[in-house]
Amino acid sequence: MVAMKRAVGQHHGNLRRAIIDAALDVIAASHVDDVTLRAVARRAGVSAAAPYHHFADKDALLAAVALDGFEALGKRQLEILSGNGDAEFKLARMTAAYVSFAWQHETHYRVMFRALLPAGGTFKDAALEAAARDSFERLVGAIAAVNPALSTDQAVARALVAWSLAHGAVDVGRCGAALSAEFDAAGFANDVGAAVRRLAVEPPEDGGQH
Amino acid sequence: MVAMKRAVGQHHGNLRRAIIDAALDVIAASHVDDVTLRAVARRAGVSAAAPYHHFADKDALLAAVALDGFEALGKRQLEILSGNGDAEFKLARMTAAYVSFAWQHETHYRVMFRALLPAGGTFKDAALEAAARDSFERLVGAIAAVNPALSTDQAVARALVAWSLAHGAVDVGRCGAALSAEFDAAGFANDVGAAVRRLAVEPPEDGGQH
DNA sequence: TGTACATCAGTGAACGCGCGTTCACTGATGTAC
DNA sequence: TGTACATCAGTGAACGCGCGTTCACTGATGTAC
Repeated sequence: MVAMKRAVGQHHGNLRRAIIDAALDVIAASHVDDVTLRAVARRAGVSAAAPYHHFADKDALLAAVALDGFEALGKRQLEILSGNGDAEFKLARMTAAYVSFAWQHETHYRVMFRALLPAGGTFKDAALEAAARDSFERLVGAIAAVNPALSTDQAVARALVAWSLAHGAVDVGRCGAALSAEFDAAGFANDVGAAVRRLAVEPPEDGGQH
Repeated sequence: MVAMKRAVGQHHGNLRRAIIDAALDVIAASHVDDVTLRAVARRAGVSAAAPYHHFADKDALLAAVALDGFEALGKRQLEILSGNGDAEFKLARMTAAYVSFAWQHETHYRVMFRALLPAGGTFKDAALEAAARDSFERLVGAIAAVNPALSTDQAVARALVAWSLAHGAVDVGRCGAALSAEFDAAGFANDVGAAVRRLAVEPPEDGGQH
């Protein structure tokens, strides 16, 4: 898919995209820290300097990779939301889609979170922040659809908890698999989905909409 | 606390411990990847080669740091479990202790998980694995105490979900703070605790103890 | 259609850097007699 | 108590490495006339 042959000096069709794809390849086979600009360039079959014509620096490349991930996840969410089924079914599918995305593209998922949470604690990439926010808003919407009695604040609060659950399940699932040979990943994913459902369904203490 | 003066060539009192403390200092001010052996040695006021008299290599040092974290967390858990209060109160305190440990010593916490989840997917350090397992078992016990109708398998399954929740809350809390200025960290932590409580309390579908 | 030229998207060599680790060493400490 | 000696826990210099990034360059492409 990557590293197509090319006469020296010839222009590349769409190197920007090819570099992101190469980064995904490198990432798929790596621990997060092993993702280096040079490894990505190597994988794309291009010199180490070439990426600088498309990205300001390594962080910008990783931000683009992260954005790519949020877009893929967002697309998946939109498919589910615009598909068939009632609100509870859609929430279940969204939860499952999130966890399985993170499990299947683990390093990519970690890059997404790392780009989202730089050292300072504030975002630097507006597009990335917007994509993350959109994704979160869709979760809030899915929960509100399941439980219309919730105020917006309540739906947001529950979405934060649901997000924590799904996010934490990525690492815990890996730990579970390592800690115990008979760890049941599918059962665990199911438990997570059920917990999110219960969380959403629970009536508000004050009846909501104050 | 670290880097005490010493005549050249003189023996250090307990450099092993001093190096771990220096690592914690470096870690407290760092992103996870910035933790280097050399920085730790520098911080301990010792040559870059000195740690090799106490740790096989960098990974072994980080494993020791991770173990230190699990032991601190375990001590906290035992204090709570042996203290006053009913089972629900103790579970609430354990959840709060976990989340606040992770928030207050964030990089340390990340080192713990990183050491626990090496690239391969299987643990390499037996002491570390044992400490992590003990910590998890205490959570299982706390949940079983809250809800005696649960079978062991059911308590384990719920503990995994509760662990995911607390673990995920670390990153999500940081994201929430970054995404929204009026993010209420204390309220969020409270929501997480309440969710864990509800998770534990929920009666088993089949009445448990089959 | 042909030619001149600006622009674009690559190359490859080089930079300085900090890293993990090794090594021969040295001085302080503990022990045997 | 003194002396000889093995061991221990440091030092500092050096190693090779791969990294991110810069730079002058070059050949292909697109455009004006």
